[in-house]
Order: sequence, then structure tokens, then C-alpha cells
Amino acid sequence: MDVAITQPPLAGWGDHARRELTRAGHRAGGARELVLGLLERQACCLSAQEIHDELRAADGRTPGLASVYRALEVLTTLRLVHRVDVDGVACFEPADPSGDHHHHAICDRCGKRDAFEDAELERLIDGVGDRLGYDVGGHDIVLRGACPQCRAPRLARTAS
Amino acid sequence: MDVAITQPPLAGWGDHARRELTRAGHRAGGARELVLGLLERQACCLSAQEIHDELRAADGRTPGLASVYRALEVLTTLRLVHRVDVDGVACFEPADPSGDHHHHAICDRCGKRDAFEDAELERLIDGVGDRLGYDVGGHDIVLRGACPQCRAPRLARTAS
DNA sequence: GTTCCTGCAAAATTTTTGCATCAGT
DNA sequence: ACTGATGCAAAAATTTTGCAGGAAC
Repeated sequence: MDVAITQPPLAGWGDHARRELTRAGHRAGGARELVLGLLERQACCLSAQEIHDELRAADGRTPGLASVYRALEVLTTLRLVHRVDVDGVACFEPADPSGDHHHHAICDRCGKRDAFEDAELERLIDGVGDRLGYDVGGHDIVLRGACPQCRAPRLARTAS
Repeated sequence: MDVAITQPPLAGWGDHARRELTRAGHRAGGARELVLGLLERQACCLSAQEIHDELRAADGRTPGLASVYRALEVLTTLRLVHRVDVDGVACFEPADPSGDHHHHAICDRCGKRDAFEDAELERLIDGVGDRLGYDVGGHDIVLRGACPQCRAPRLARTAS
């Protein structure tokens, strides 16, 4: 199988991120730690608003939305999280320290976001960058369509 | 060469789009025609604001920004233009009636947007969709990095 | 003469910034 | 104590919507 569906949260990412934040001279504030702690438990990307809502639902203490954005900005700048544009809104997810990364398939119908990775795809993309003469720093791939669950009903209907 | 850099505007796209608009029961208003006419001459994607500014610079008559958005919405719905998210803002470009499409490389430094296509990449992406069980309706690939022009100076400096 | 299209303004959404205050080192 | 981090509110940027008037068919 060439395509792996990445499910589990990234092991050790949280501590790695905390170390890097300290190393970059950042203090351990409450809001950023909450954002970090949430991302740490997350398999796939979340928007700033979703992070804010999740934190409000989970803890009683909710950081301000602005602090969520500021935390995400710092984390993105330090390349500890990746920013992904999903349908016009920015989503964020832990970045694998090893450099591995995945891409996303987003369901048109239910909004579900799946992650996948494919080594051959990465190789091909690198080749494209080279041939374009670009010094490629990163890339994003987004598939849009109907996820297996959402497409199933109409497959069944068609088959009947 | 596997990678083609798509440069020239899409021949015949404008007329195709006008036909499709008529067929869908849309009237030939002034604002949409201006947007269409600009996109027709464009090689790569433009944001709504860029379209608005270009039209103001070119013609004396400038359609309202809202009309630009409305025109783009209609064109996108009819699949006559593709919408691409570039760094958080929506950009639009003519969609090839043949179904061919390209992707983008965006320069971190100068903001230049290049287009490229790669048949093998398309095949691979299709395969990924299949293996995920998605009924893939579309996909976007964006490369970010330094374009040949912007990376050249620092290559020269490194070499000296 | 309908009905759609357009422009303007207002609203909604998403993200950023200013500033006073609080907290970490 | 010093300086960064936070919360709140205001501002900015982007996109959508309401409505009255104008244009296409």
C-alpha cells in the first residue's frame, strides 16, 4: 500500500514544540500552552475558531481568540505547526519534526478532513520544483470530493 | 520534458464562457463581461481585488467590487473558472474546457505566481483519491518557495 | 414589461493590532 | 523589575448580502 492514512496524533510533538519555544526565547504563557496542548492531541488540522471553541468546551478558562491567533503565528513561524488553507479559512496542525508531512482530502458534503501521505507523490513534487527552477520551501495538496461515508448512500441507491 | 509551464492565455475560453453563460440563462451584463474579458487575457490567477484594480486601471468604467465577486461566483459555479486559495485570499483563473488543468508555484519573495502541469502528477493524485475511497471532484497543488529570479541573486552571492 | 444585473452601502467573517494589565524568568 | 504574554476591544482585510435603480431580452 502506497497511501497511508495518518490517524494518530504525533507522538512527542508537544514536548518538542515546548523545547523549541523555550529555545527561541519564548515564555510559557497560559494561552499558548492551551493551544499547544490541544494541537498535541489532534490528528488533523483545526481552524483558529475551532481551537477557540474546543478550548471553551473543554476547559473553563478560554484564552482570547486573539491569543489563539498569536500562539498559532509564533508556532507557524517556528515551523512547529503547518498552516493549511481549507476553503478560505486557515487551519493549523502539528508539524512532524522529522520533516515528514501529509496532505488533506476534504469532504464536500460533511466537511470531514482526512490526512494522507504518499512518498511517490512527494518525490514527484520535488521533481516538479526542480524543473521549474524553484527553491521549494513547502507545498500543499488538497483533494476535494465526497468521502467514503458520504458517497456510500448514493452508491447504494444507484446499485438498487 | 514532463513539466510544462503554461504561459499563454487559454485560446477560445472567453467565447466558450460566454456561450455557457447564455446557455445557463444568464444575461450579458456589463460588469461580468469586463471580468470575463480580463480573465480571458490572463495567464494566471487573480484575486477579486486584483481584478477590480486592473479594471479600474484599464477602463474608465469600474464595476463595483461586489459585482466582481458575483461574477466570479457565477463563473465558478458553472465551472468556467477555478478558484485557488493563495496565502489566504481567493484567486481565480479560466478553467480549460477540455478538463486540463494546472497547478501553481508561488514565490515567497516577490509573490509571483507560476503555473505548471504534469500528467504523471495528475495520475498519481487520481490514484491517491481512489485508494482513500474518495470520489474526488478536484484537487489543488501549491508549491511555495523562491522563484528562479529571486533565488538567483543569492546563488550568485554564494558562488562568489 | 419582466427579470436579471449592477452599484452602493451595510453586514458578516476572518485575521490583525493597540494597549493596559498580568505573569514568567 | 524587566519583558514577554494575555485579554479585550477596535481596526483591517476579505467576502457576502440587501436593496433600489438600470439594462437585457
